[in-house]
Amino acid sequence: MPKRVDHEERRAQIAEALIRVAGRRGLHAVGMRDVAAEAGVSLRLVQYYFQSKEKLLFYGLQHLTDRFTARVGARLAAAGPDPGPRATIEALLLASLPTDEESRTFHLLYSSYAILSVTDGALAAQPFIDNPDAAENALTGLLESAQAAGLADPGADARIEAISLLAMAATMGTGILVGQRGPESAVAVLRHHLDRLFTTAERPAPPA
Amino acid sequence: MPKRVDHEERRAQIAEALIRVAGRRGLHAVGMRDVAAEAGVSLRLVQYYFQSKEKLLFYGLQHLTDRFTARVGARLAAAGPDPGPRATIEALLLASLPTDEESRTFHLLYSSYAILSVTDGALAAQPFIDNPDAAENALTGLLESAQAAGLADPGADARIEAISLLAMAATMGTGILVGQRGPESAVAVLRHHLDRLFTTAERPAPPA
DNA sequence: CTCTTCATGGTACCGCCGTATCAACACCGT
DNA sequence: ACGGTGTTGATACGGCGGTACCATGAAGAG
Repeated sequence: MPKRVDHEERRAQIAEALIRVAGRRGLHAVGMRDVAAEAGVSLRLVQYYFQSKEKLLFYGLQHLTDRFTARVGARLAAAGPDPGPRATIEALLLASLPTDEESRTFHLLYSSYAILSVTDGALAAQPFIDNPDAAENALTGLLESAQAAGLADPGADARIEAISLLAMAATMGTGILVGQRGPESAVAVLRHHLDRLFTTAERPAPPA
Repeated sequence: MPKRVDHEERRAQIAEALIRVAGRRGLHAVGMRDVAAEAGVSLRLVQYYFQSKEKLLFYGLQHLTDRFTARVGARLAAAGPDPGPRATIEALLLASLPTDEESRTFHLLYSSYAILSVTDGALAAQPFIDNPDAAENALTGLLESAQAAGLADPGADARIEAISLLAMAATMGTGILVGQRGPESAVAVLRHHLDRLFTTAERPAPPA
C-alpha cells in the first residue's frame, strides 16, 4: 500500500485552511477550490478526505470550536495556578472577545455558522444549543462557588448573571468586529458588572 | 408613455419580497430569480429597478431597518400615551426580541447583513455602527431621565447600563433564533436587570 | 515480482447565477 | 394619430462552483 497518511491530521490541516480563508473572505464566499489552494493541496484531495462540501463545513465547525476550547483552556492556565473565581471568570469572558486575529476569526466564523444553522437545516443546530448551555452552566458554577466563598454578592442570581455576562460579551464582540466599539469599551462594561457582583477584593491563598 | 408606475413603491415591493425569501431560505441563498418569483414579477423587472444585486441588497437592508424602526414606534405608541421610562425601555427591549415572524426575520437578516459587512467591503458597514450607536444614545437618555425623575438608581452609570441591556437583548435574541432559549427566559433576564435599575414602582401621571 | 489497495492529480460535466441584449407593448403629449 | 419614452418580457452568455470520472504513483502482502 502507498505511504500511509494520518487521515485525521490531513483533515485538520484542510480544516484550518478552511478557517483561514473563511476568516479572510467570509464563510459564504469560500469554495472548495479556495480551501484546496490555501491548504496547498489539489481540489481532488479535499474531495477525497471530505466527500462533500457540507461535510467539510461540518468538520470545520467542529474543529473551530475545539481550537477555541483549547485556547480558553490555555488562557486559564496562563492566569496562574489556582486563580480566584473572579480572575477565572474575567479570563473566560475576555478570551471570547475578538481582540487578536485568532479570536476575531473565531467570533466571525462561529457567528456565521450560527446564522447559517437557522435556515440551513443541514448544518446541525445542536452545537449552538449545547455549547452556549455548557458555557452558561460553567459560569453559573463559578459564580456560585464565589458566592459560597463569600467573594460574591450572595443575593445575586448566579444563573441569570452568568447568562447576562455571556450575552454581553457576545454582542460586544460583534460590535468590535464591525468596528462599532473598541475592545477597551467592552472590557470596561464587563469589569463594571464584575465589580457589581464581586463584593470583596480577591486574594489568592498566600504562600505561607 | 406607458402606465406610469411609482418607482419607489415598486422598489419597496421588491425589497419586501427579498426580505420574505431571505427570511425563509437565508440571505446567502437568495438570488435575483428568487426575489423576482416571490414578488410575482419578471427577473428583468428586478434588474430594471435595481441595476445590480449589490444595490438590491443595499436597498433591502435600508428597507429592513426602516420597517423595524416603524415597528418599534408602533409598539411604543401601543404602550399608551406618555408611558413612564421603564415601560418605554421595556417596550423597546422586548420589541427587539424575535418573538413573532416579523421580528424573527428582522433579527436573522440584520445579523446576516452585519456578518456580511465584516468581510464584504461592498456592503457599507456604517449602518452597523450608526444604528447601534443611536440605540445606545436613546436608551442612555431614557435611563438618565428616569434617574432625574427619581425612578432609577441615581448611582448607576446610564451609558454602561444601556449598552449592557442592548447587548443582552441582542445575544438572547440570537439564542431564541437558534432554539437555545425561549422568549420567556430572555424576558426574565431583561426584567431582572430593569428591576435592579428601577428603584421605585412606576406610576404614570394620574388623570386628575 | 506482481498485485492489490491507498493516495493523489488532472480534468470534464452540469447547473445556477448575475448580467446583458433584443424586442414588444402601453400610454401621454402634441 | 403618432411618435417616443417608460415599462415589461423572453432569452442568451460567460463564469464559477460542486461533483464525478479516469489515470497514475507508491508501497506493502503474498
